[in-house]
Amino acid sequence: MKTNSKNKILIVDDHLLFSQSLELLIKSFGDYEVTERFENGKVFIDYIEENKSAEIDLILLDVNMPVLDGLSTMKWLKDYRPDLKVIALSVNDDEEIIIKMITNGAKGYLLKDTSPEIFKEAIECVIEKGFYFTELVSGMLINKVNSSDKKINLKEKEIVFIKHACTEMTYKEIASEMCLSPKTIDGYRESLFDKLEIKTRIGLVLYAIKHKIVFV
Amino acid sequence: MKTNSKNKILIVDDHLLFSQSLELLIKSFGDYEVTERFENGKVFIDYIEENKSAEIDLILLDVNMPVLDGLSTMKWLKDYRPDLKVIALSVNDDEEIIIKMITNGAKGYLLKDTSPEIFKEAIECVIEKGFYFTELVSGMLINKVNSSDKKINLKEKEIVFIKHACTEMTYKEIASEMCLSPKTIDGYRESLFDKLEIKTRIGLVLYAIKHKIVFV
DNA sequence: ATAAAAAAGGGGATATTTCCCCTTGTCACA
DNA sequence: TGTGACAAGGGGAAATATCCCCTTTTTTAT
Repeated sequence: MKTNSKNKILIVDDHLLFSQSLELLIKSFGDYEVTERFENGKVFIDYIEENKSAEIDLILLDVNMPVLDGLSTMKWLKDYRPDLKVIALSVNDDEEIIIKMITNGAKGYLLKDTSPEIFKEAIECVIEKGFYFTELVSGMLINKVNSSDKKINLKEKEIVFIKHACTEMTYKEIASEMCLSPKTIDGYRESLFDKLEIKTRIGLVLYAIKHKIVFV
Repeated sequence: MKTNSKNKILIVDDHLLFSQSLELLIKSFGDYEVTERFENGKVFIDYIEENKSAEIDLILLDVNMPVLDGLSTMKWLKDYRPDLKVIALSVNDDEEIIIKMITNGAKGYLLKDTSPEIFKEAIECVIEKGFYFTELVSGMLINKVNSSDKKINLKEKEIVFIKHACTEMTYKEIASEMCLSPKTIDGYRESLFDKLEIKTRIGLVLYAIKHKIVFV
């Protein structure tokens, strides 16, 4: 017989301490084994591509990782391996990212302060029923479908501009930094003020920080 | 015999999944046992106060926790139980907080993405030699002693002004809000730009957020 | 194929921010 | 009793930011 009866779980998490100890916890549940661990989305995807027929019952995917983050990895899986089941793990309960992970195919979303009991339940549930959502997440999903989500989608150049606007540079300096005319920058600014319903550069800075476009 | 020979470790971390699995990892090292786990500084301190003679060889203290955070807990330990050895654990490498944890008595500071090997080494080192610092942390310490940390102390009115400056109000509006002449506000602004070594209101906003004068 | 957006840029005006140098009164303190 | 620090306020100018209305070119969608 080629395979044993234990469910095969993969962990993708850059926190080595966490992923290694999580493996021990999972092993202690009895019915599961951790067959591989990866420290970011990149090396995980490399593995998936080179082992197309590997048996995988569940993937535990950290959201915050260097190199290739959880969301990007999730998007890749959605395109190339929608058959794989993923539970997203994260320390934060940012609605934006939770919704995105789920709309990109995550079957569950757990905060890292989840109790081991709930964690075990979630693993069992996803492997058996195909999904597991906590009240927190369900609440968000309901919220989302009920709210006219005029979602702001910022283009790459706008993001770059915003990052620069969150410094002490003048618009003229930003323009030369981005190799654009000051007037173009002025256009970006006006369009953003409009989109984000703000009136000043200060408002833009506050928005950027609140929405984690820039970090302080 | 009342005690066994294993080193007794306490874990203080709100991420149950992390702390429970960390316990398994520590157990796997062989020479250690985790005698208690706490989900925040408050319940940890309650325990310490009620069990003054408990044998404790090492405390693993998470920095980011609800109710009572790692730094506050560290300060309490400094005052009441400086004999206890602590390794701070955190996901971020913010210099500010690292320095504060160490100046308040932490014997080590590990990022949560530390490898289990280094982690084991750190535990052994702190219990035996009394301290363990990674290169990252040593670098910061050296940095700190070499830089004259002129600490800024802000007056109440300045704080109020800063809070207002972190909104979309103009200085004129701020002045009327604070019942002061716009020229006085201009004076506050200039004096702050000077003190904080910034050149624009954007810089002031970034400073305010970084130093938690305003929250986003 | 063509109309509608979007991206890049411009003119010109007004409001706000930033800067430098100044006056007046108050309060501590040596 | 003077002196120096400091809070409050001012004049005036230059630099920036904000606003509104415009053209050209490229993309996108139907």
